Amino acid sequence: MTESRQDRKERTRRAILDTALQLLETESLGSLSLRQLTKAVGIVPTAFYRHFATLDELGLALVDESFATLRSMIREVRQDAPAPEELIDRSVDVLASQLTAHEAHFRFIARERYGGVTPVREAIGHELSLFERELATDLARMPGLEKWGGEDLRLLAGLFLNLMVASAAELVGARPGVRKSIEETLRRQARMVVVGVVGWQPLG
Amino acid sequence: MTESRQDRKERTRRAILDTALQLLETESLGSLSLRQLTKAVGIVPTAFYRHFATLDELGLALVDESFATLRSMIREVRQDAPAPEELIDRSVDVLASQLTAHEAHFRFIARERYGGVTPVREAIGHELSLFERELATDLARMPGLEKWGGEDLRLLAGLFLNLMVASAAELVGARPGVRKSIEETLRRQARMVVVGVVGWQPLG
DNA sequence: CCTTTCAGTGAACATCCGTACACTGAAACT
DNA sequence: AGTTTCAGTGTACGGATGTTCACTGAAAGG
Repeated sequence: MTESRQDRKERTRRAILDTALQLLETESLGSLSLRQLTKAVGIVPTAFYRHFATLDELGLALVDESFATLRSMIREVRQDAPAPEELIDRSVDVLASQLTAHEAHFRFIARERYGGVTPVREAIGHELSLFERELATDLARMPGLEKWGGEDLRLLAGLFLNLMVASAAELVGARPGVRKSIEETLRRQARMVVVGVVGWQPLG
Repeated sequence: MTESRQDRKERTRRAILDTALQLLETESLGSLSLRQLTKAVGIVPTAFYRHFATLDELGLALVDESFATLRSMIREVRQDAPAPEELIDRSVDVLASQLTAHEAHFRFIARERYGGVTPVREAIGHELSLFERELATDLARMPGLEKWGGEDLRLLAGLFLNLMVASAAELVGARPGVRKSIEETLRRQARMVVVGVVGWQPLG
């Protein structure tokens, strides 16, 4: 019934993270102020320091959280191991559903990836390159790619990752109505990467 | 010898734009303050209003300027009409040199494309979609693509544009030493888009 | 030559900012 | 039961913020 002290602390911490994500819908981390944030959370400004030493540290915590979402996404694709020919469709479906469920995380990554807060920008860059490597090892198991070198796999993973991040950023900013067409564009672009310009059948 | 009144005004306006671009190296538009900017320019805060009604308007002027740079870039590629097989290398060379000359413009586009200032973000999105269409009509003239439909051309243009913007953003944040390798990655990824995963020769 | 225009000035304002400090009160520990 | 820990409070500060207003002085125009 009663709430333990660390439970309560954790709850406040979550409230700070969630409120920040909510405020970052309309602004960027660099322009977020401590007072504005704590007022929205419902605590006094100084209480913030019980949880984070600085706003940058809050940003880094949000990076961790956001990439946890991203990783759970590929895990979901990986676990029901779709056949190669439906892998693209399956991946896009998962992306779309995860994006709806965790829109704020995707927006955060897109907005701060090249944003004005250096440590956060660098942390996102680092996480993305880890993610790219992870994706590359997944791709290495695909039929037809077994004898590709690490370098080539990295190129391809980068290509797909770029496509994914760009589309996610697009989806995040789009009205729900046009989402389907952005999804469709992503699907077809991914297929174009697979068969190449030279193998593409126009009027598809 | 003497300076006309509008010359002087134009000079101050340029100083504001240039100083803003310089300050935006370390922060984003949303966190740029009027007083900080005008102090760096060397004018009094209120003098800013003689040139722009608001900071957002300054941002929109920077969007215009930055895309003028981008357009001059494809114009440069277009005018010496390289052969199809060397088009990728030529384009990457131009991108690299333009990026060195106008680093601040590329950084601005990358940083504010999904940044926290709505009107600027939307203006960049609009300009990018115009740019994509422009690129698509260029591609339509390429051998092998003559009978592609507008939709397919748009897909391909989007693919290349994404690749270009992502690489530019990467290059802008990179130490000069690693630039060459980012360029090389871009070259090879662009080639991979052309021949496709299925046509790619690994160990290349 | 006299008047108008207008880019830039300088003071004043109310408001927000981050942070320091001493505090409270209840949970946790002994 | 008594003591310690510590998440959250409340006040107070010096400084930065955007915007207002009346101003200056030199270029432009008559």
